[in-house]
Amino acid sequence: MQAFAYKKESVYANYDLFTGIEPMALSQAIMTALIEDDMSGYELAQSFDSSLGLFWRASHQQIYQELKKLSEQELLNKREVSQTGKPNKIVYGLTLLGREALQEWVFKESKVQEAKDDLLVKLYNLDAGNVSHMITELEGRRENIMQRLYLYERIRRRHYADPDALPIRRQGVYLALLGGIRNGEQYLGWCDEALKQLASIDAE
Amino acid sequence: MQAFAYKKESVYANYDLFTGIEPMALSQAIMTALIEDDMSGYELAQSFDSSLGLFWRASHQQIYQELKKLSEQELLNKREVSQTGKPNKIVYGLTLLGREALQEWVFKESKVQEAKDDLLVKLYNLDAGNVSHMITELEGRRENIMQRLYLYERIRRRHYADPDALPIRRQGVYLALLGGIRNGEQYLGWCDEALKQLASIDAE
DNA sequence: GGTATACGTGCAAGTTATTGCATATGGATC
DNA sequence: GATCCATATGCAATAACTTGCACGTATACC
Repeated sequence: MQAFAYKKESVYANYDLFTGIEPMALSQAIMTALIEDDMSGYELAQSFDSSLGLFWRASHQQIYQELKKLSEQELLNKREVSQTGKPNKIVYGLTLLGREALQEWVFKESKVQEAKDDLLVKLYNLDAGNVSHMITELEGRRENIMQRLYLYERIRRRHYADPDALPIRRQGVYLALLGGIRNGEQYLGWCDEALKQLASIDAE
Repeated sequence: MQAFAYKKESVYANYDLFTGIEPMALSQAIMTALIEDDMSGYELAQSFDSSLGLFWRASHQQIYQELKKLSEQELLNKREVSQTGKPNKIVYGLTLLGREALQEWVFKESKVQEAKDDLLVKLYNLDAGNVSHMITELEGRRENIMQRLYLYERIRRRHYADPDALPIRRQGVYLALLGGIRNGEQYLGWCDEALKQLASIDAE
């Protein structure tokens, strides 16, 4: 008779921020966004639409939940800020513990979650009846990537005109931006190649 | 007194494969993989490591569950195949309904789930103490992408030496492959740029 | 007055994906 | 004989993420 069943612990329940395995980097992305400035959840969600968020998308619900978790873990502190004409906000900042955890994290093994693009799967289904639709979709992609590249270039000219002169950390940020630019340029080139190929099929 | 509470239906519960909103394309990726050959879950998981899976990763658990769901929806049929020296396998194939659903799906709006790369977040945390670690990580990335490019090129030479001569559908597959190749080439170039920049920082 | 938008936080319920494990056959290696 | 690997399927638990909504303040526009 087994009165006390063995209670199986979650693999994640007691993972250690300093020695354990990190499940996913949203928490680190948020902490990283807070390195220079304290921010509220709302502000973070917006900055995720322009800065780090160019490489790491997160909805505001995800951000609010993560902020709550991180402040419970003492990696962030929070304070309420009264505002006039707007609702009050809760501003979060990195604690010393948080900064240490972030620096430690950098040395851990990286994870890559590769992009998933419906369009590539669709291309496996190419036939005479949907060529023109594929062309339309590709043109849409082309337009989107163009706009993104404009944005990147604006940021680059404004803040990273002379990357070698920047402090080290900003040089790292520049390299990430450069990755986005190069990736966009490549995608644009591929769109054009693909459009050319599809046009020749469509003409037949 | 409310004897019969209003039972709220899931938004997804009764979505229609032909008119509704598709949640995610794993099911379509699997169906696509089955266009030419019937396969078992195990074989699919393996083919996902070489063909479509180059652009759409899925674990075997995901695949088995999705196969079950799709065969319940009559989009796939299944049959057990006896084997000697190995366990029996369950082979799945596209039904007519499945083929139709797949063709319809191509005309729906595409979704892109952009890549999430820890390394880019890490670069935001670049400092004198971790430059050499970043270099090590980047060199690892470089090595991986090289190997992937070799694989892509092998496939290209073997099956897509003369893309214009291929049947239409294979031309689509070729374009997806080309996307992978271009993306790899770009990533490789970025790695080299970044490594150069980091080396100059490290030397200071 | 009504509606829309920006600001601001958050719950509830669902879907999607990962991790760890269970089970089983047969061949190869130590 | 024991251990490992490839084949083959699958459950259970949890984590990660999405969707829809609720609540509330203030400004602007029709």
